[in-house]
Amino acid sequence: MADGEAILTAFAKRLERRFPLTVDDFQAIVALPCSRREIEPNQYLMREGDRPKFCSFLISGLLFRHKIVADGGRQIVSVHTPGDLVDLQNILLGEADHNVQALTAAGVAQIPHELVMDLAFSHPNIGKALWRESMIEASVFREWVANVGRRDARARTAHMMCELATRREAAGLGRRETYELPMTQEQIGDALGLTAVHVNRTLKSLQDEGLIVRSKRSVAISDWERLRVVGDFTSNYLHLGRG
Amino acid sequence: MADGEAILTAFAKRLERRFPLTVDDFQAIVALPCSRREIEPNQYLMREGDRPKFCSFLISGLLFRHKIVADGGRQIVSVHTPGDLVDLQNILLGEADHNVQALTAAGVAQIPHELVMDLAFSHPNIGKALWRESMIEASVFREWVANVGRRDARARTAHMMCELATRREAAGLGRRETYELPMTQEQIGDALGLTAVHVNRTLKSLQDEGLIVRSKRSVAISDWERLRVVGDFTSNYLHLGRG
DNA sequence: CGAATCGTTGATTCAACTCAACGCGAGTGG
DNA sequence: CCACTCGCGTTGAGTTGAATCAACGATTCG
Repeated sequence: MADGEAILTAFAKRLERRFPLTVDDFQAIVALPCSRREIEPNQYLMREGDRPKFCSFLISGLLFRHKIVADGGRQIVSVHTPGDLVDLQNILLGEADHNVQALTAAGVAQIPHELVMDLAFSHPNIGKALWRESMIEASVFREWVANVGRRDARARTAHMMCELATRREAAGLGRRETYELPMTQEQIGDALGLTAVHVNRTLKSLQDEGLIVRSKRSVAISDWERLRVVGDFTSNYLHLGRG
Repeated sequence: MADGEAILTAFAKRLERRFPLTVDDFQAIVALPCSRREIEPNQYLMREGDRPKFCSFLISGLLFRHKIVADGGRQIVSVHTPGDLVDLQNILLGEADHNVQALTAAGVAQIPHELVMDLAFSHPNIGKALWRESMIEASVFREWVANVGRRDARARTAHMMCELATRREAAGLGRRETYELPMTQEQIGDALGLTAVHVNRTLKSLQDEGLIVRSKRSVAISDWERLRVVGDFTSNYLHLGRG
């Protein structure tokens, strides 16, 4: 575990953004054991019904979480960028209620549930950071309910572009104006409750109006402010500050 | 605070369903100070942008939480029945990202944030129960994303009927087969991402097929199993067991 | 009794879906 | 090296589920 320390330091810094940590808290995190795991594109990290024993911290690549409904339709409920904790909820929930799958090749660090739990209660700042992390995630889900429930295809799509850009930037992964998104149009549709065909048309219309620029499997935001307005996006629900 | 003890006992029992508590945990909860507050129908308990200082435990009546989007549309993101903790997330999030409003006349018990937080870390079982509570809530949000994103009006409506019935029953508020729901069709629409007119037609079609029976402002489930199938409902995401 | 709110129903429109065809680049194997 | 497939993006034509618009009925309440 040569680079384990670097990974755990990144993990500690992420938590530090959620709640102030002491030097002691930092040291306790860096002392955790963790095993690195590489995942291929489309591979499942977790399936509905599983009882995972580890918590996964995303190091590189993108993951997404999704549910399957009766008619075979798929709904993506979140997209994860490096620095995210992917399955914190299973610390306390037991049986997984959805799937986690790789969007691209990805690397995760896995930490045993019981160690994360022990840390949360032996070091309250860490506990608060982790709890806050899961509450922010819940806030994002609420916004997604509103997004698919009450915005049309244009606004919905613009909103997701803004959210992903903002989260990437907040995670220190580059400026929001030029980020790229390696999702297929079908995957974007499954995240937005639209069909791939309609996503294609919607993206085209956003491009024709000069809000975004597309190339292959990526999207770059060319007019942030107008995209933000079209997507009815404000970052308050991401709770990027410390409260 | 004559009946404060009874209320706090109910609160403790609710948490006990989420994670096993000791006698000491119970006593610590019952020793909390709490102030009761009565709310009129449609009154706001919290608004987006507020910084609440209390945690609200719903004693009687129904509350709902919602977001407003750019075009004025409203999306209800959850409906609360007695026994629910309505704004636990603001313990750690600071600024509210949505509104909480009364559906009917309601009574809540309010407990200061800092006392709930202290209890969570001085009594880890209580902390785990509270954390688990917020993770279950997040799971319900995920299911709602899938519901509004990938199910048609019939399934969506049936699903919500099943969920509310199941949660009511799990909270000990009566059998799921005969529960009643005092929401207007407009409110149901705002929870499902539909218009009131279409909710009216959808409910009518569910009734015509013998799945539900409507009277005034309420709905009774007459064929649970078929409604469950139509709504693609399973209770796994409610995590009713202890994990 | 009148006003307000909510539920009901019909007619019409529209946003998004479905179906289908074709383009295009990346592999891949003969 | 080319032909082939495969996955994905693109575009058009036609359909449909849900929205919109509008009117009217039922119930409650001051």
